[in-house]
Amino acid sequence: MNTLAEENYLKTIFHLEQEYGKEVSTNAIAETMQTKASSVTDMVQKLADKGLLSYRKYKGARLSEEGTMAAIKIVRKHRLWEVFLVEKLNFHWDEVHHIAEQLEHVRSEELTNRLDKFLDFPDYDPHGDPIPDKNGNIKSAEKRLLSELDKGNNGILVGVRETSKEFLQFLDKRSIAIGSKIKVLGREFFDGSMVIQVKKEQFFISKKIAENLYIQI
Amino acid sequence: MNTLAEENYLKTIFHLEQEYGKEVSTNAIAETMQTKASSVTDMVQKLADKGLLSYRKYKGARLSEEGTMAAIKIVRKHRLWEVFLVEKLNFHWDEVHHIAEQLEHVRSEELTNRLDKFLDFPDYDPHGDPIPDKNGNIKSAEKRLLSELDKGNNGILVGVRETSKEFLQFLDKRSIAIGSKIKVLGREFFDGSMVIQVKKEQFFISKKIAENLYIQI
DNA sequence: ATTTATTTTTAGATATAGCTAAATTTATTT
DNA sequence: AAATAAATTTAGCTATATCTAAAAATAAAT
Repeated sequence: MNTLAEENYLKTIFHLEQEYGKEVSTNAIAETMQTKASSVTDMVQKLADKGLLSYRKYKGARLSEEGTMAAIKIVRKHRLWEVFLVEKLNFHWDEVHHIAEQLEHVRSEELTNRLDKFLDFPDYDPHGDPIPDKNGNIKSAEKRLLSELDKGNNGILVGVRETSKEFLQFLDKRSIAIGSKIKVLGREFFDGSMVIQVKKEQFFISKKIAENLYIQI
Repeated sequence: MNTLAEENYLKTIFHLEQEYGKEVSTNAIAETMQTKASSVTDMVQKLADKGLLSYRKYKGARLSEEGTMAAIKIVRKHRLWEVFLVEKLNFHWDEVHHIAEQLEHVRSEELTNRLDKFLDFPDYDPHGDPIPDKNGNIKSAEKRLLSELDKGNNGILVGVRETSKEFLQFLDKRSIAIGSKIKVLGREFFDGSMVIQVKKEQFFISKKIAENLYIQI
C-alpha cells in the first residue's frame, strides 16, 4: 500500500517516462511536482527501496514493473473520474482535472471497476487520453503533435497534452474541441507558428499551442 | 482549510455530540477513532486553537458553530456518496461505508452540489440517515429506538445506528430493511430481548440489535 | 475524608514528507 | 584539460500526527 505522496510521485514519473522515453531526472520531477530537488531525491530513494523503481544516483529513475502497474492504476482512476464528472455531472473539461486529482487516490478496485461499467467502459477521457483497462492495457492510438504537421496536412483533434484551465479555455473560445477537423493552411519556420482552419474559421496559433494538440491523420 | 486528520476528528466529535448531547470526552473520541487518548488531547487542543471547538481541560470538547458546519459538510458528502454507490453503482448497503469514508474528504463544493442534483436531492442515505442540504440543514425525522417500544407497538424501520458489515448482513439475512414494517410481539424485561414480526416472519432479537434500529411510528 | 481507580494531560520519541544550505558529481565551456 | 556552470545529493531542520510512559486531575469507593 502506497501513501498519497508516493502515488503522486509514481504518477508523475510515469507521465515523464511516457513523454521522454528515458530515465527521469530529479529536476524534471521536481519541476512538474512544484517541489524541491532534494525532496525528490529522498522520495525516489524511498520508492527504490520499496522496489517501485530503479534509481541510479545522479542519473535518474525508471519505474519497475510493479511501479508502472501502480501508476497505471492511478491514471485509470483519474481518467475514469474525469469521464464521470463530464458525462454525468456536466462539468466542463477545463474544470475536472483538479477534482480528479483527488478522486484518483480513492482506494477500491471494486469501485473503479463498477465506475468503469457505469460509464460504459469508455476508451478515452474528455481530453482524449486513453483509459487503461482493468488489466492495465492502454489503447495507444497513432497520433502526432499538430506542430509536426506540414502545410496542407489535415486530421482530427484527438487529444490535448496540456490540461490547464487556461489552455482549454483558449480552445473553447475558438470552438476547437476533441473531434474537430483541423487543416494546416500555413506554417512559419522562423517561430513555428501556424495558420489552421477549423470548420469555416481560420486561426493563427503559436508554436506552443501547436505543441499541445494531438492530431490523428 | 482543515487537514484529513482534522476532518476525521470533527466528524467523530459531531457524531458523539449528536448521540450523547453533551461535551465529548477524550476517551470517547479515542475509542471511536481507534487511537490513543494522548493523541486526542493533542488534536483537540489544536482544533481549539483553530476555533473549531471549545475545550475545557479534563472536561471535554464541544464543536463551535464553525466546527459544526465543517463537520456537517463532511457528513453531507459521506451520505451523498453512499447514495451514489448504492443507487448508481449497485453496491450493497453493507459495502459502502469504507469507500464513502474516503470520498467524503474530496474537496469541491461544486462537486458535492452537482452530485446532490445528479442523485435527485435525496433526503436519506441507504442506512436511513438524513442528508444535510447545502446550507447545513438536517431534516430530523421523529424516530425512536426499537428497544424503547412496548409490546404491541409497531412502526417502520427508518434507520440503523450501527453500519458495520456484520450488523447489516444480520438484517439482510432476515430480510429486514429500511422501510420494513416491524411489530413488537413480545419484550423480555430481564435482558431487553424482543420478539418482533416482519412481514409474515417472526424473529427473536437481542437488546443489542433492538438498540441499533430506528423506528418511526 | 481518605484511599483507590479511572481519566486525562504532559513530556519525550518516532515516522513521513517537506525545506534550506552546503557539498558533491556531472556536464559544458574556454 | 582545467575551469566554470548546472544538476544532484547530503546533512540538518521543521511541521504534522502519531505513540509510550509518567504525572496530574477527577471520580468512585471505602
